[in-house]
Amino acid sequence: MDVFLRDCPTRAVLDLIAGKWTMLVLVALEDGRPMRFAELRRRLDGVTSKVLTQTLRALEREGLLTRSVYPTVPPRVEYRLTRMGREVGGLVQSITDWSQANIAAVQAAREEFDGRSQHPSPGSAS
Amino acid sequence: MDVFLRDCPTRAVLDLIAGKWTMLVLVALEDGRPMRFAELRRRLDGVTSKVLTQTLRALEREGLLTRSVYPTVPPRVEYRLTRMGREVGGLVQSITDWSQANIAAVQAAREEFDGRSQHPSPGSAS
DNA sequence: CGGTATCCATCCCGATACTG
DNA sequence: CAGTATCGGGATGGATACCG
Repeated sequence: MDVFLRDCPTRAVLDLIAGKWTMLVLVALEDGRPMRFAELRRRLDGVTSKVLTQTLRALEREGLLTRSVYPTVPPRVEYRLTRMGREVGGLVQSITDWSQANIAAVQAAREEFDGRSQHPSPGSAS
Repeated sequence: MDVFLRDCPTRAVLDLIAGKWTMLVLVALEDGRPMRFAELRRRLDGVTSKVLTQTLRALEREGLLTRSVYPTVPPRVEYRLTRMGREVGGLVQSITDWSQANIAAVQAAREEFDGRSQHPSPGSAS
């Protein structure tokens, strides 16, 4: 049982989270409140129906969320995290929280790194 | 400052973490012990030199790790997390820990989901 | 409303070979 | 040892159109 091994099943969980929208879905639903499809799509700025569906299906398959269909007209579909999903969601949220708190330092590091990359040689300037 | 917005800079951090090998690098270095290039490559089963280099450069650029070159023969290069890197590394590790603890339940959910997908109709079985 | 179907760009990643 | 160079494939994600 070692995440670092190529075929360790735990890697599948990391691969799932690595999806472009997965973390945002988990955070959006982390408070336990169910959300409808269109509501999620509006919240996740830039996501398309197709990709959102793929993301939700993948999370449902891993047992992290449930999909409830109410056969009304118009149809109503709600998504909510399972207990496992809320656990992972909380952990992911701590990462997004960190990002928001430290984004300035990250951006500063980025600019300094990019600046250094341009120097042909440090002593050549006047 | 909203991660859900398409152009929010905090999204860059999520995109970084979404890299296939990023989380594993962070976990490998999370205890603060520096590691050499070859040591990391051995630890991350399946990674190639090129991709490992890309991953490390990206993390360095965001200010999450430092690269130290000792001009000896043969060359010695050490990577270690910065304070910010250790912070994120700790959060990421909590996710890998969760994966290891819950992988059985995840696999069970996966099999049940895949099973259900095959039923043409639930009542047709003998 | 809540999706699918189809097509397509892209880009990440991997294999291989080579260098200081 | 610690990379870089080059090439290429395959999956992921996006745009558009359409359906129950």
